[in-house]
Amino acid sequence: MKQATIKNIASELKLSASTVSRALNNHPDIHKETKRLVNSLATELGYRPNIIARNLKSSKSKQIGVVVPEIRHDFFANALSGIEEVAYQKGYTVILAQSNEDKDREEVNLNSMYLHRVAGIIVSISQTTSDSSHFKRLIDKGVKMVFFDRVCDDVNASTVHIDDMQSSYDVVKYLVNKGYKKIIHFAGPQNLAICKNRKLGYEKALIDSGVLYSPVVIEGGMHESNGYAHVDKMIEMGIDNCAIFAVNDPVAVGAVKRLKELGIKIPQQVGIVGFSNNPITEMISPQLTTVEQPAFEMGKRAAEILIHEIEDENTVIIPSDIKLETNLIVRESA
Amino acid sequence: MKQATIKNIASELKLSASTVSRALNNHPDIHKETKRLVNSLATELGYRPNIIARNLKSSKSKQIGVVVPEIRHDFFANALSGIEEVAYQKGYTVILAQSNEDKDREEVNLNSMYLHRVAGIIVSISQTTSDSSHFKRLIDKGVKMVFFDRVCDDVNASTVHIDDMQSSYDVVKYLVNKGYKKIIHFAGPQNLAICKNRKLGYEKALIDSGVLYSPVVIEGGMHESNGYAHVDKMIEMGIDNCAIFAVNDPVAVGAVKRLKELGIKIPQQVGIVGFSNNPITEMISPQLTTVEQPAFEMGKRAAEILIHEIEDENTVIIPSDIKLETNLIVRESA
DNA sequence: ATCGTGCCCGCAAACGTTTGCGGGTAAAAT
DNA sequence: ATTTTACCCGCAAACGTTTGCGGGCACGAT
Repeated sequence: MKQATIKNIASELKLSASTVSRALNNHPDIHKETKRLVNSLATELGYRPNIIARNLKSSKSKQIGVVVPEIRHDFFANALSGIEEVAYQKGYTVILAQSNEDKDREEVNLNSMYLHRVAGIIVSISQTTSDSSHFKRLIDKGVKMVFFDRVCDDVNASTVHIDDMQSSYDVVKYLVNKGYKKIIHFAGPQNLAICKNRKLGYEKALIDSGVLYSPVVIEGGMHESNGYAHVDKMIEMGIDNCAIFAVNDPVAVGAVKRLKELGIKIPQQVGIVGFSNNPITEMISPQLTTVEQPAFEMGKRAAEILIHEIEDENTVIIPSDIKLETNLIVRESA
Repeated sequence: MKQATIKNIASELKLSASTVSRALNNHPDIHKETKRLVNSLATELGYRPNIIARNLKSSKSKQIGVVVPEIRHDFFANALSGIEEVAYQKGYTVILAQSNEDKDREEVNLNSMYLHRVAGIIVSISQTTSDSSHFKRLIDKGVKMVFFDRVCDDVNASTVHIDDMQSSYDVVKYLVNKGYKKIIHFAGPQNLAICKNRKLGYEKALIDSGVLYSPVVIEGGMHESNGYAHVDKMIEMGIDNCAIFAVNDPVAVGAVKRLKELGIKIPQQVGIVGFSNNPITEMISPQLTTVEQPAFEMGKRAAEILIHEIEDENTVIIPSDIKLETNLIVRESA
């Protein structure tokens, strides 16, 4: 009933532990016949190397940590899937935690991963994270870290994200050209770089288009409920022939819900564009025009970069800053 | 730059490693003043216990493994979120893998978790898993295991799931009472217990209702594309005043797509009911009638049971079989 | 007969903890 | 002054591996 260990095998075969270890690892010093013996007994006993012991000895591990705000968000679930995929291919395991958009929990999780001596960590930061000292502390201790999507721009680490500013610039340009009289932005929390950049892209596009009104921004969270509530604030300003550019799909979906309740026609009276291309955007009526954001691909790239940095011990790593292409998907809502 | 270890602290303070260890663990044998010294130096040096070493020594770990078919499926993402939540509260970390509905990969992942000496594993089995020897092997080695949703009924382990048969029975009864002339079941792969049970519930409800036709089952996968394709097969049999009971929401959504393309009115000409209450069901038009399945709750319960079994070393564990309540959500589609 | 040369293998230390046991020192009891 | 007692601390082994080093043996070369 006991676990099969190298020691067991060794004493059974009247060999030393070292010899058994070497035999199992196919070391040239060991006689072919000995290897055969060891291997056959090992399989017979169902021997599995104890990775814990191996990691302790080598003070390395093949685990990567992932901290995301909320697993159940479609975007993160897809990114996570991409990460797992790459990790699996390269022989790494993934240890997972969610911050629930809470900075303290993010920090606790990060520390826990450090305790577990993960080889590296992939992070998408929480909405409530305003300073980055907890990241810096770990990086200083030599933990490899890669940020994706919600990146942290004031730490020295690789990042994988989209060009939020350019993407939202394109959206707004598209809306202007479509002839909407006024374009309103439902923005997210401005401490998140992605939200800030989307807002900047919105403003820049308006200026470059030479519109005669000043930008109209309603700021709030990134949930459906926020979009739902924003519509009412917007109504007060008059909505005739306006278009909404929402910071993400849930906000857009919430807005659609409220607009439909109010009997406002989309896209005739109000146009609307989301961000992320969640599967839901294709299913609602009207189908939502949105920006395709390669979640799975993003996860894959983040994992590839991290593993690359882990395995290139020798060379000095210069953080890479990957920008992935987005794609405006025009559907019915604008 | 070196990691702070117990040994470091010990030599710095001219103490033995044992004393430092005991001091950090607040052992009564150690003088208060000594503890103070040790603790202050520890915090100063940023000492973090090496969990790897601790696990090796105690041959325990506070990690639980999770293997699900596909992370990106809403149901699993939510369940995972529930698991992570409980794990976090109880001080466990989650190591995650997906099988991609592939039995071999499921097995590889399971073994990898065993190598990492996880304290227990939570599994929802893949579509292509037809035998359970790989589960049994690990359980025989003493690995605690809990199945959820897609459970494995021929192994001796705890399970958390819904009463699929009863739930689908209720759905079909509802449809019969609504007056639909014929009710057709879009079934899933029959090697999955959940699919088999949903089909059984469908058949039993028809019999108990005394309908005059024999059950009509179209079997296939569990993806949107399957539902889409099934509609065409169904059309050949005549669809007038039929209702579709789909094995899950994606299949139902696929069917809706195809029905709309064909200009068939829902629910006037064809009614349709899904299963799971994915968020998407509320957003599409017509809104989908479906069965609410408590994904997050299911993950939580699974994690609770697993951790309970892990921590009750002494008592002999008798596998529990938890059935969670479902809820028929009536919307527009039937 | 001696030396060198491969070929196999074992010794022992190490990774960072934890822990049973035993030992030392001081103050308190005899 | 001696024994007890309580209080503090260290020794060493252990968890399961890996690995540098050294050593024994048989063989062919000298």
